[in-house]
Amino acid sequence: MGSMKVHQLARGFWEHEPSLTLGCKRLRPLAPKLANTDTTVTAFDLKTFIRPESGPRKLGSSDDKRNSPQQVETHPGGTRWNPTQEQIGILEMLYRGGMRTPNAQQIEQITAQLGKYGKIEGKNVFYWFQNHKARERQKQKRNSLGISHCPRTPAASFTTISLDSRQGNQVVPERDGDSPYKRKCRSWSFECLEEEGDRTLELFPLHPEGR
Amino acid sequence: MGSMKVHQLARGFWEHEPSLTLGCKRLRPLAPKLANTDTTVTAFDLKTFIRPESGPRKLGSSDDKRNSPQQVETHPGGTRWNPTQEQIGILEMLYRGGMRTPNAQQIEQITAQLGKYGKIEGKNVFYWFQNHKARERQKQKRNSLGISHCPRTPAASFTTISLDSRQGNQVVPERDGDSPYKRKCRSWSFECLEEEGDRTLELFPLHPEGR
DNA sequence: GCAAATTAATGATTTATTCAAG
DNA sequence: CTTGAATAAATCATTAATTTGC
Repeated sequence: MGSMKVHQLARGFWEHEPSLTLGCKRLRPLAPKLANTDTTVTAFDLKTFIRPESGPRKLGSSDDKRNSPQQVETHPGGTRWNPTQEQIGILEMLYRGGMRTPNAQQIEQITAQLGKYGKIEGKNVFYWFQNHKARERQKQKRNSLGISHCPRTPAASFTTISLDSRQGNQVVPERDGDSPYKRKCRSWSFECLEEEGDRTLELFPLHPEGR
Repeated sequence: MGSMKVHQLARGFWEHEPSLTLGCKRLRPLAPKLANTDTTVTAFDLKTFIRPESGPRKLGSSDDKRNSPQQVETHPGGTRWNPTQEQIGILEMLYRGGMRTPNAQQIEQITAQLGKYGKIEGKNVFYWFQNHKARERQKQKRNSLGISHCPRTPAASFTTISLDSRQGNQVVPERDGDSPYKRKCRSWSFECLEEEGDRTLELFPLHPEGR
C-alpha cells in the first residue's frame, strides 16, 4: 500500500523543474530555430527537428491565465480524456459485442459517434480498447488464480457475454479469448497539434498528399 | 497541488443511481436510462459499426475464414516500407544524435524530409525508432551479458553517445540508455484511407463473427 | 458537512515480444 | 537472418472515489 506514494513524491519533485529543461533531456537544445526555410534537401540538419520546447504539458502552471482564455473548461490539450457514462456504455457494449482492436476506420466511426456525448479523440478509443482488454485479461487471470486455490464451482466462468444470439459470436470465455494474431495493419498518421488544438476538427488534418 | 479544478459535472445522469450501488463499486449499470431518444443522437445502434459485410468489400470475402492471412491481399503497391539508404542514413544519424522517441511533430517533419527520398509514412518512422531502440538495447544486453562473465574492464560501458559535451546529457551507460521517463504526450490521430482501389482496411471483420 | 490526504481506477506511454516480408 | 509491423505487458500519471480530521 505505501509503495504507491513513492512515485508520487518523485513526480512532484520532477515536476517542479521550472524552466531548466536542459538538465535531463536528451534533446540537445541549441539552435533555437534557424528560421531558414531552406529549399534544399541536402543538409537535413537535425536541429530542425529537435526543438527544445515542444509542448510540454504545463498544465495549470500557475500562470496559464493569459493564454487561450477561451475554453477553460474542456481544457485545451492538457487533460486527459474523461469519458462520460454514455461513452463508456457504448464502448463496453462494443467490447462485449466482440470488438477488441478496432482498426482505423472503425475507430474513426466510433469516435464520431462518441463525440456526440463529449469530447473525444480517436486515440482515446484506441487506448480504451487496449486498456480494457488488458485489464479484463488481468482480472481473469487473477480470478482464475484465486480459483485455483478454491476450485469450487468451476462452472462459474461468467460467460462475460452472450447478449447477441447471432451466430457464434464466440463469446470467448476466459483465457484471453483473443485471437492469437491478426496483423491488423491499422494505418494512422501523426498529427501535431501545437497548442491551440482545441477544435473538434482535429481528426485528421494532415493528409499525405496535402503537400 | 493546484489542480483544484472544478470538475464539470457533465455526467450526472446515471450517476445518481439510487440503489444499485451494492457491492461492486465500479460496475456501471450499463442500462441506458435515456430512453428519451430525443431525436438527434438517438440510439447509436452498433449495427452501424458492426457491419458484417456492408463496408469495404473484402476481397476474398468468403468470410468463411479459410482464415487465410488477411493482409494477403496486399496492396499491389507495396507491402511494407522499404527504406532507402538515404532514409536509413538520416534515421541513424538522428538516432545517434540522441533521438529516441520523437513526438508527433518531429515525426511529421522527419517523414516529410524522408519522403523526398522515397515513399514513407509517419508510422514507418515511429516504428523504426521503436525497433531500432529495442534492438540496440537487445544487442547491448547480449554484449553485456557476455561481458559479465568476464568482468574485466568494467569501464567499457560504451557510453553509446556523448557527442555532446554539454552538461548533463546523462549518457546513461548500458542498461537501457533510455531516459527514465518522459511522458511525451504524442498526439496522433487515425487516418482512414478509403479503399481507393484496394487498400487495406478490409482486414478485420470486426468481430470474428465470420466464425 | 467540508476539504485535505489516501486509495482505487484508469487514461496514456513506453517496453518487450511476436509475426511475417524480403 | 534481418527487420518492418503489430500487439501485449509493464509502467507512469492523473483523475474520481473514499477516507479522515476538523
